[in-house]
Amino acid sequence: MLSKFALTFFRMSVVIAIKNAAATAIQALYQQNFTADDVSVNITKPEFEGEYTVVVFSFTKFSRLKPEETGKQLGEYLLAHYPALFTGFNVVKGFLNLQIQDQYWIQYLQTAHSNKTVGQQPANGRKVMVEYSSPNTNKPLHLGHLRNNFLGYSVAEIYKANGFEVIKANLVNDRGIHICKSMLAWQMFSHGETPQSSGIKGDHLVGDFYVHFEKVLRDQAEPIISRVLDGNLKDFEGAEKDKIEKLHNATHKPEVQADKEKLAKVQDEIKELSRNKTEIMQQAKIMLQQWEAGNPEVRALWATMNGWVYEGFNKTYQRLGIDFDKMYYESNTYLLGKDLVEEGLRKGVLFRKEDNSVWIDLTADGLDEKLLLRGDGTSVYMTQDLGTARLKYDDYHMEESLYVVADEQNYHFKVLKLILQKLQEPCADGIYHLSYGMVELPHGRMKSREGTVVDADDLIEEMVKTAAEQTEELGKTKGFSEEELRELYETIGLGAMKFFLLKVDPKKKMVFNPEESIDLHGFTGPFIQYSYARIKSILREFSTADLEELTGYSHNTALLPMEKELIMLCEQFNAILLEAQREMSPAVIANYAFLLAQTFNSFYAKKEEGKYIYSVRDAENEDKKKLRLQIAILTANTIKQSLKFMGIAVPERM
RNA sequence: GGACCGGUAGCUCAGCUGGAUAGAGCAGCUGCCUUCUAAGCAGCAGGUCAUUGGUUCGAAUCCAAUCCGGUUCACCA
Repeated sequence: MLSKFALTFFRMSVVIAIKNAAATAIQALYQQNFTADDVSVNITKPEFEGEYTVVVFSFTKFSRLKPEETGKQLGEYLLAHYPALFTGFNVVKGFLNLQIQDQYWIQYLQTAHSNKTVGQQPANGRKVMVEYSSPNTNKPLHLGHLRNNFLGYSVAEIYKANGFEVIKANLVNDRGIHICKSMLAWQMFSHGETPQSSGIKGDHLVGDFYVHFEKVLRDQAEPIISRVLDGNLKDFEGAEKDKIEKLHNATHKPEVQADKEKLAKVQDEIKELSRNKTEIMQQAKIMLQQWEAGNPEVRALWATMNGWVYEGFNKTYQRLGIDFDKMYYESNTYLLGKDLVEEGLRKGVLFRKEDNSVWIDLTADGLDEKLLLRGDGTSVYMTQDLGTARLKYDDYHMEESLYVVADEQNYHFKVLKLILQKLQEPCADGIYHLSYGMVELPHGRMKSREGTVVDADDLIEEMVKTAAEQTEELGKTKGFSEEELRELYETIGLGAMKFFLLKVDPKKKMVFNPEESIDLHGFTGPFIQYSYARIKSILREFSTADLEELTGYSHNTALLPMEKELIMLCEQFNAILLEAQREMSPAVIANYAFLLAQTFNSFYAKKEEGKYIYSVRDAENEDKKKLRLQIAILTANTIKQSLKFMGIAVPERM
């Protein structure tokens, strides 16, 4: 039995127990003020004896002894004062390798194996909002949204696991010029087509009209652009004419022509101005004004088409297993923020220029001046976001507010937080931009104009199909009903996709090759799912009664290496979840789940002299059988929970 | 030009709050189904951790400079 002392440590995880013990030892041995955080503890390298290693180099300045001597003193102290925790030690150079009592691991196993929600911490009374997904309603979801959705969902689940109350929020960009483009194209070219009449999913139908708009726009812009390049500026007048003239002249300057990048930039600007001059673009702008003025016809069309899109999005969300607690719509929030600006002016944080526009000066913080209200009193993106930040806080009073948004908006969020801090908004300090890298194709970014955008629904369908093909190829469909197979393929296909997008550190950009389908072998979701299913298959060898009477065995023989290794790994789960939350990175869990599955697979297959030495069913005695059953159950539960926090389901058989 | 991010095996990535001989997966090569599920296991091969300098007992990890790639610096969202 463990001492009361050791039991206290037991609840904190063994690494923390070791750190505390080591810090206490340093204080006692060398009369130094030393905290547990100053102790560096690593997992012992496999070539040395022991489970955890304390690095002692930094203690030598207190001990005034060689690292080896210091390690020996510390080891002896720990062994003498914590006999319930340590059973032995050895010192190699400055590394103190500690051997942990088997009883410690067994104790963890006994308590944890029956816990179906292992990893889940009790409520901590703190609240966090995670805003993610945030789609535009003019196009269907694509690969980039998938990374965003999976990331947001997973981080929210990780916070929940650590005891937070979480509000998953979705701020839908449901208004603006881009939606008017789809609407206008529908009016002009659809002949009244609807999702019902065409059989096309609503978000895709609306997206098709957006593409149609862009095509017409391109056709109309082309002659204007060539006229400008020829020096004919008849399409422009007034200030615009001056501007385009300047740009046109610039294209002939030798220094611009020599700098390809600069030339491309000037030409892009000419194109953009020309596109604005097209008839169809003018119409779209008129429609936007009508929308803002509340024109009933425009509003009705807008509501109808957005309705189609939501229907489509909801199908996709449902299939992905993504959900939200709170929806925000930009059509309701885009006017917010003006009162914040008024208050800012009164406080003297903001200032007004001659043309009546309102700005904040951030040059002291190494940034620029930032516009918050145009001269005509209308607001910009930033103003809206300021207002929405306050709205969210008024709604929930959360301590933390995460925004899952791609890293191209790093500057925006830096400025957003800074302005809120200067305005002394209570929400300011809790704002965190969970910035993630773009998903790129082998040849660079996805570009809608080049038609290289990977559609989310297509990709899901393809992955599920791949899962079906592989399952059939392996001849693993026996004993499943049609319905069960469909469900299995969803689980595997989505598992592969989610794991693929979550296994990489969020802040790094990543590459997706649409030519190769996502792998189902190696460091993948299906590998881990398979490992889980195999454990379940082992457990099916036993009756429910067998599985329920596992405690109370006497354990006299020492734990074998891989038995111990698996329990140790499982014991690290809580620490992993904390790290994943601190880093806001599901990748931490992905790596852990893979390691755990891989370790169990080795355990399962380990053979000596033709015998499976870790066999559960054919264990050498009843006690070992019970022990290994507990290990199998604990491992399965830990794998299942790990994947759950990544939004990935596990199959009982595959 | 300023700011920020990245550069680790052929490819995709871990490791980065300094610790022992830098790890996985894929691709390549060799073995293992008389097994509780081979979507697996065991092994071989593969490295100037972009470069240079510094900090120290110790640097892929921290600092500086340089090179390469990306993002951003709109009265767009």
